[in-house]
Amino acid sequence: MPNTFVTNPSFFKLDATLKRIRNYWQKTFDLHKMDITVDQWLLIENLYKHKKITHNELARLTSKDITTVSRIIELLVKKELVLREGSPQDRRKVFLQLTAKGAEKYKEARPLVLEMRKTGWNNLSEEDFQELTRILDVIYNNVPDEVTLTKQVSED
Amino acid sequence: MPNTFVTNPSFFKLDATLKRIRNYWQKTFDLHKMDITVDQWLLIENLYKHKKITHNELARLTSKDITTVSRIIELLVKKELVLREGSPQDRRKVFLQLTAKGAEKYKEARPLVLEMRKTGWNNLSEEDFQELTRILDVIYNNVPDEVTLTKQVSED
DNA sequence: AATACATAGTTGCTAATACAACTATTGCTA
DNA sequence: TAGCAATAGTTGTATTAGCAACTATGTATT
Repeated sequence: MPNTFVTNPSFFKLDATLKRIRNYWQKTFDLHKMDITVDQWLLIENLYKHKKITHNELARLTSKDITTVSRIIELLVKKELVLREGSPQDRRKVFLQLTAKGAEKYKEARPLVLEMRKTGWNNLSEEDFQELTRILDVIYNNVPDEVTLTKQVSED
Repeated sequence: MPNTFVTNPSFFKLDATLKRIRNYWQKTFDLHKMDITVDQWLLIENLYKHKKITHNELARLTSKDITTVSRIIELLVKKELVLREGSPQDRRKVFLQLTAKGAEKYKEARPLVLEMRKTGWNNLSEEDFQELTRILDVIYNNVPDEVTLTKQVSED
C-alpha cells in the first residue's frame, strides 16, 4: 500500500504555496502604498463585514489566536483604522470597529484583492475550486484539535 | 460571471488548514518530547536526505528565506543536531550536516510524521492527493515571483 | 593590479504565531 | 454573601518570516 500522501510532504506544498501567495499579496499592497500587511487586511475585511465585534469573535472568524488578534488590532488602532470601545454591559469585553479611515482602506484594497484572487485561479475551473475546498475541509476535520497520549505510535 | 474563487477567500482556507496541521504536529512532537519545532523538523528531514548542503540550497529546498534558515540552523547547532563546516574551496560557503544526534532525532521523529500524514489524509483517496497537488501547483505558478506596476488595477 | 560586481551568509528590525501566566470582570454555588 | 470557576483580554517569551543593510569572499573587466 504505497500511499503517496504518506511518503510525500503535502504539508510542505501547502506551506510553500501559501508563502508565495502571501508574498505576492504583500508586494502588491506595498506597491500600491496600502500600508497594511496581509493579516491586517484579513482583520479589516472581517471588521468591515461584521461591523462591531469583540477580539474573541474576530479571532474565531480569522482562525487566529486571540493574542495575535490583540496585537494586530493594536497596530491597526495606531494607524487609526480601528476603534476600540469597551462594552458597558460586560466590562471585560471590548468592541472593535473600523474607523472611517479603516472603511476607506477596505475600499481601496478590495479591488486589489479581487484581482489577486483572479490571478491565483488563472487556468483553474470552478470545479477545481470546489475540489480544493472539499479536500482542505476533509483534512481540516481529520486533524484533531487536541492531542493526547491515548493513540500510541509505533517507534520502529 | 460569478467566480466563486474571486469572492471566496481560498487564501484564508489554506491558512486555516495549514495552521491546524502545524499545531497538531507541534503538539505531537511536544507530547513525545521530541524537543523540536515543525520547521526544525523540515530542515532536519532535508539534511538527512541531502547529507551535506549549504544554507542557500537548504533554503531553496524548504522554500524558506535564507535568513530564516540561518537562524533555525543556529538553534539546531545549539541543540547539537547540526554541524556547520566551512568550505575550503569557497570560503564564503558553509556546509551543513546532521550530527549523529541529529540523525537519531530524524529516526525518532519520522514514524510520528508518517502517522500524522496518514491521519491528515484519512477519508481521502490517492486521486484526491493528485488533485490537491495539481491545483496547488497551478496556483503556485500563477502567482508572479516579482510584482511590478505594469499591470494596473481598476480602483472602482 | 585595481575596480566593480556577484554571491554566501549574518545581523537589525518589524510582524505574526502560539503558549503560559497574568489581571479584571462576571457568573455560579454553597 | 463569600468563594470559586469561567471568560475576556493583555503581557512575556520564543520561533518563524521577510526585507534592508552589512561583511567577507570570489569573479570579471579594464
